[in-house]
Amino acid sequence: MGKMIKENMTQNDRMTSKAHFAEKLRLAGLRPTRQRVAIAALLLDGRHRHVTADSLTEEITAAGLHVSGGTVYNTLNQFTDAGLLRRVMVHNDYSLFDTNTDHHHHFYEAENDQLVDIPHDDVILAQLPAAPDGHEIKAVDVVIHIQSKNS
Amino acid sequence: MGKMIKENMTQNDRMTSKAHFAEKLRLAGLRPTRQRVAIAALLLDGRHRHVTADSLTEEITAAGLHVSGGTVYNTLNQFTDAGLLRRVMVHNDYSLFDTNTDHHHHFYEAENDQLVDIPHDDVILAQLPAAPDGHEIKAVDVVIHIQSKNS
DNA sequence: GGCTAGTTTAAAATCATTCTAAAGAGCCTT
DNA sequence: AAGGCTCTTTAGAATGATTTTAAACTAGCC
Repeated sequence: MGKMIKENMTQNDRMTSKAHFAEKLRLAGLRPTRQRVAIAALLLDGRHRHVTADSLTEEITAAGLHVSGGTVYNTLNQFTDAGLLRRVMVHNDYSLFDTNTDHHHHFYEAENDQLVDIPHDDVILAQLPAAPDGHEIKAVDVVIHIQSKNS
Repeated sequence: MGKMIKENMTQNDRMTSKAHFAEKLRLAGLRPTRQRVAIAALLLDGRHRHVTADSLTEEITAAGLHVSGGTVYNTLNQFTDAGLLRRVMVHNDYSLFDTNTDHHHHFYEAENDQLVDIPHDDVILAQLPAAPDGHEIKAVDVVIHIQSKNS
């Protein structure tokens, strides 16, 4: 019965099974420890959002769990290196991670430290420069800085 | 004679007079103190480059001067707020400033923490999304992450 | 069941940046 | 040129995010 439900899940469903996340971690080359599976269950369920080490720690606590600060940072970095998360650079105050690893861009409002996704096709780069000799392009990040009109 | 030379300077010449930088600072709304003029002479002479608080401190020392650490940071921030410098976001390790405030973009090679300017017209944004309600676009930053081909 | 390498932990360490309170310096007025 | 008022600079302390440490654990394998 539980098995039945699992087999009926589509890609759009929210994944909740521990085994599912453990497998995802294994595929990413990460040993599925208790804390990594717990964090994966929170961050890699398909919902697109932006988190910080701090906000993630709050979520973990809210879920009735505990993961040490060092591990939260390590996990965020490992997930990012493994391509499960994406780091977004908009300021130097603390690191921001995006659970959406698809190619997309961002609006950033410094005033309220607000980050908003820009739908995939809303930015069109008609021409890109060639990468310097011996180099290749790995990623193109576009950040559109915005401010409220009455500023 | 010194006056003659100064009057003959064109916009493309490297400006070196204290008075010139003092005036530039006044126009930017900054009181031209000894340390601000010294830093302006180093950073705002028309040469395009990228500096950090650390590299600037080295330059100041190399010039036989001394400016306290706090003032280096304050000055970098004030120049940026005044539009005399531009902050470039590529990582969270420390702040990078660009002496080129014209609209342009960057290549960034994380491997060697190398930042390279992209000429003005080499990036063409054919389509931009509208800013969210009540907001306007202040700046568009494009960072092209690159890596050496044999990685 | 027990090994072993990879992980987690709490706490200490690091490091860029900001803050503090006191001393100093532009600059306007006389 | 002196007085004075405010803005700056200073050295050093404080902050805060992130990394490191060394010891205690645990996932996966024989």
